[in-house]
Amino acid sequence: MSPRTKEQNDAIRELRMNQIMQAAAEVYLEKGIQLEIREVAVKAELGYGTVYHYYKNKHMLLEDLLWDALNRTEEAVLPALTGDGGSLLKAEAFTRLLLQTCIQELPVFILLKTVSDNFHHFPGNRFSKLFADFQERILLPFIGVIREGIHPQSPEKTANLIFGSLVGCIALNIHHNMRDEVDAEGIVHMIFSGIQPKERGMEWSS
Amino acid sequence: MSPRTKEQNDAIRELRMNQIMQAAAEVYLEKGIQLEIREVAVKAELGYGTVYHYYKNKHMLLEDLLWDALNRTEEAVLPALTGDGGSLLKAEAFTRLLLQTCIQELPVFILLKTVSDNFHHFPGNRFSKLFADFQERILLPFIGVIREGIHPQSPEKTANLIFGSLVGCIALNIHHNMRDEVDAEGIVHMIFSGIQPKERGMEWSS
Amino acid sequence: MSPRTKEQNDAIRELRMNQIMQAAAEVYLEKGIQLEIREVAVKAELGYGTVYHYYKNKHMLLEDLLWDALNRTEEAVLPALTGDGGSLLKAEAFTRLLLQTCIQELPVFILLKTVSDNFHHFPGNRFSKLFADFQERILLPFIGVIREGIHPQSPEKTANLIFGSLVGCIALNIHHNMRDEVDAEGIVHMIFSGIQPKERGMEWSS
Amino acid sequence: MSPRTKEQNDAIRELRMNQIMQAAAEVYLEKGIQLEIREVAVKAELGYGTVYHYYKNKHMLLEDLLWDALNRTEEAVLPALTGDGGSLLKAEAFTRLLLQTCIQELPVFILLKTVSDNFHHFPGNRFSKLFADFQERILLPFIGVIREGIHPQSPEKTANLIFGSLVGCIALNIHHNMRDEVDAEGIVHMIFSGIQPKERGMEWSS
DNA sequence: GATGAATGAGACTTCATTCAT
DNA sequence: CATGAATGAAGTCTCATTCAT
Repeated sequence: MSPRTKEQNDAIRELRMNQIMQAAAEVYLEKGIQLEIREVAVKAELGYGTVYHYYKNKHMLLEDLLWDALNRTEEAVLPALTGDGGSLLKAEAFTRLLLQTCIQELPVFILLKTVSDNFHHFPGNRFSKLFADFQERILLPFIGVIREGIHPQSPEKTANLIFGSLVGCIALNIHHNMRDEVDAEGIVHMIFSGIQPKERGMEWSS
Repeated sequence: MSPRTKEQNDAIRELRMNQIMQAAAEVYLEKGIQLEIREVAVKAELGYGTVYHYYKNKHMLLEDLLWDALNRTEEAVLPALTGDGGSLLKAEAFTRLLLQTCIQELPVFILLKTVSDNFHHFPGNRFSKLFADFQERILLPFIGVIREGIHPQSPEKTANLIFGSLVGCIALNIHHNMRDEVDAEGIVHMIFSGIQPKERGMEWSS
Repeated sequence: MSPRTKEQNDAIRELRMNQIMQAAAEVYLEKGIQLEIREVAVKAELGYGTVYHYYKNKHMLLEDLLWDALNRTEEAVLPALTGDGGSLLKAEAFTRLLLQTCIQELPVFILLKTVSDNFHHFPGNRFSKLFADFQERILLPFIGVIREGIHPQSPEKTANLIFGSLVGCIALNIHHNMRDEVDAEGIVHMIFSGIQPKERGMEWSS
Repeated sequence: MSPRTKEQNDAIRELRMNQIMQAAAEVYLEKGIQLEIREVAVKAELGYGTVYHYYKNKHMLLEDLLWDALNRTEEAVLPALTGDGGSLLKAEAFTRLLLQTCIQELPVFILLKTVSDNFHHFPGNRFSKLFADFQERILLPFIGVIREGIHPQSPEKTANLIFGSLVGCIALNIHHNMRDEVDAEGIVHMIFSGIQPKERGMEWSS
């Protein structure tokens, strides 16, 4: 019936789904959970029936978006965990990579924010599996690094502090449309070194 | 002439509006912008028609909630600005007060989070006035303190870092239902002193 | 209990009910059946609970308004029916009186318009009695006059034509806020004499 | 690419919108401004979601109905304006066409009545443009005809009289469910020739 | 008698989703 | 595969009405 080969169809499928997820991420950034499938379709330059052709419903789409983001996140921070160097350096590298990935890939930012907010505007708890996976694949390794060399007693608390700060700072920047000028290094520096007075006459020494 | 005096009616109005705002804050925390007036009414133990008796619509209610929170926020941080002591101490005190107020008063937390998210799920821009006021009454004074004694060159950036971290950390805690055990002091300490390794051999001394 | 005598109370009652009906007529003119009791109360300068103190519900109020108007209408046109003179003159006088009363008393206009529109926006048929009375007390006498000396075969049709024209013209004028300058005589003249060319130089010859 | 062509979709849209407007006109006749979208949907034999698929809200639907009616009205009376013959004949022809169109096409009647009532139950003044257009396209040409050969001094007043009478008579007839037996010729005759006694002895000759 | 707080039935409207083409 | 017409469940909001004071 179809003049296309299976491979061609799969390629189209792949293409369309990415198109839609990308669009969904952009719309989600603006509207949050209130995003409408119609808007996603418009932004993806597709008919809105088409979105339903690929995703059974809104939540499937968001779920796919987040799982995909989880994979990308894991990939992105891997280097920080496998490299050698002191725990503090590893933790810093991890934080830096997380930040940079957030800025470059909207879905990753959305994932982090959503986890941080404990999925509070998602109905039901269809995301507990996702959260568990996030804990296992992203947070626990990070906690491990912290336990190892920074805060053996309560690494979870420290991880939460870092994670919360990071997400808070990046959200502030992204939502105020300052995405292109986020000072990732400044954020990392603040998190790890704190707020230190820079006196006027000392500028050159910084 | 009047069966209830004007004063009595005003007292009732005041009472009901607070009742409703308190309920709205609780529901908002759970559902975000998707809160339903019906739920607010139930939580406030009022008929839902009553909510509409006081608020023309959902957005008016949220607007009032946020303006009210702004007033409370201003009041709460005032001591930090007027007291004497070095800028660093002032900034710390300011941050600490902001945090504590967030934890104690839900509406204040909601305000801070909403400002941080740049009102991204509110339709239209009916909140630009609120944002402007927030900047003028809360953020600018804080920026002033930072400029004075911490970071004369780019106090705004530093203020954003602190504000973002603070909101991020508190959100993480509150959304994960750890509201009662938020370690405000730990957050302040991290923000101002950074992440410092506590070595194993020191555990006993902590 | 009450320091007022029964007479005083009755006087207040009478006063209030007129106040309310007058207000209702004005609001009805603007909003039609969509009038709100609250608006009536505001226009009558009374609390809206007070309106319900006198009228069990919206429809009772309108019903009272229309019955009252029917009485006034009957009274107003009586002279035209009882006087002597030819049928044509009587019919003209009747029409003129109807018109003049409409202009002076809003409720009468509302009654005529409502009858003309067959109560089409009133729910149910609680007004069939009113309509029957209107027919009997206003329309039939008028039809009688017409049958007598103008149109013995189908006086109803002629009465309808006159009545329709009259209500249509007056409605046009009143709804376009030209109430104070309605040319009653012009309308009567048109109805009875028709449209006749008045050429520029020929005016005297008409 | 498209499963239905754009042309097919446009045809469906056109069809549905007419279906809905027709239904709306019928319901409006019964209920006036209080018409419910649900009733319109039922009468159009469509789901009520479908009505909203085509019209953002009730007022948009009515607005479209009236604009459409304005176009039809203009078309209908055109012959009276362009034909030759004396002004009086033209005016009569115009009036007759207006009447006939009213009877045949409900939306036209609704337009005329609504204009006559100055849109008094429509909220806001979203209809001022429509009214202006009505004046320009329907009323002014008619006034022109009257000025030309009937009433050079105050053609507006005469036009108003005719228009008011016409709308009043037709409304009386239509609202009393006598739509099928409206004596258009009788109305035109009355408007232009007035009320003239037909004496008993003359019956056979009429 | 006078009032406005309180209420919920019922209308309005949105938007996720289905389905025919 | 691709699309937009069609739909109704579920929310929003209005406003007539009741009732305590």
